Amino acid sequence: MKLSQRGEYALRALLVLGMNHGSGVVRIRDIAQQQNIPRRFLEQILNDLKSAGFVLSKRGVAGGYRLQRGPNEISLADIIRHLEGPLAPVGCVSVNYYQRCSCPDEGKCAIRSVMQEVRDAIVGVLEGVSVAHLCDRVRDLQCPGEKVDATFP
Amino acid sequence: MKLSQRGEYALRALLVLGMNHGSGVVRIRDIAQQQNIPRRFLEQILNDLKSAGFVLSKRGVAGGYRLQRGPNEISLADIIRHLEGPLAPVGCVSVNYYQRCSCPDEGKCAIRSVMQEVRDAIVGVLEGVSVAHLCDRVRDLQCPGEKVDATFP
DNA sequence: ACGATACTTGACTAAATAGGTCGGGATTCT
DNA sequence: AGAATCCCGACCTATTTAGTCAAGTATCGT
Repeated sequence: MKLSQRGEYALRALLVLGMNHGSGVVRIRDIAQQQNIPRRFLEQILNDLKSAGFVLSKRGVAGGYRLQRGPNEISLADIIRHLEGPLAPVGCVSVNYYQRCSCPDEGKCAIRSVMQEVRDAIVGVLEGVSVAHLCDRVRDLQCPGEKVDATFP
Repeated sequence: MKLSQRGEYALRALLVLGMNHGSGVVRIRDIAQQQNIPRRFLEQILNDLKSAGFVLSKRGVAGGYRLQRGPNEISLADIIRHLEGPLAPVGCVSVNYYQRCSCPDEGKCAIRSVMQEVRDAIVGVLEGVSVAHLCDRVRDLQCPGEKVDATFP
């Protein structure tokens, strides 16, 4: 799996929307500025995310975007699959984008068996992380001195 | 990490050379036929593998290729890194091909921290598999009824 | 109603990458 | 010498990537 520029922008945009979930819509321009993404390009990307059902849009003066589902219902695996296609390094081990390869017997292909493990490793990470998790990480990383058990100071 | 056709061909070729390690050289044409790889393209690939130090060649009538080092000294990670560049999904988490990305502070980038995990997962698999391992798998997969403990029948 | 603001849609472009092909040269064995 | 084999650089076409742009449509505040 290789993340393109487009894919990275999309994740960053979704992260922003995740952070603002529940407080109305966010304008393209704001996302673009905050994340340093070319505005026109981001328009295209958000449009794509919209038709894929990840986000909703509102037009007009107070318009903008917001997440369609809850941040914890969107896994990075889903997002990246939609943006970049297969997570697997080769088509013949992809579950969602399977493509037969040229080796005579897939069941006996040693390379395939390794790539299968790679795929499982990638998917294992990406299925386990949602936009909500991403937001949590942002908060964790922003506050270096944070103490989880600091209920009694 | 995405494996290109070229990369897959290279792995298949190295696998053949691994299987024939110790029994002289193998001709391009034989590899190409056996693995169904366009011959001219394979020439190019083997040439590349040669200048990278993975294989040696012998010219002339009884010429061909063989592995330069032992099959257990060549990991898939090394090979793929040379052929495809970074194993990591984004440059900013690549150890061997690091490239700074556009986010303000890498240390606080949530996406990066996830991609770091993905990279580690990929590398974990690929570093652990050598050409020798690949050959073992071929043998295992070829003999379905094989019993490891069949010392006393 | 109207203008400003924002999203929408589709076309367009330049540069890079992928997946090859080709011709001819250099070595080596017999 | 001649055949077999690798060697090397140039070349080609199609696809993908990373954007840009113009004109259109919906919405809100006044």
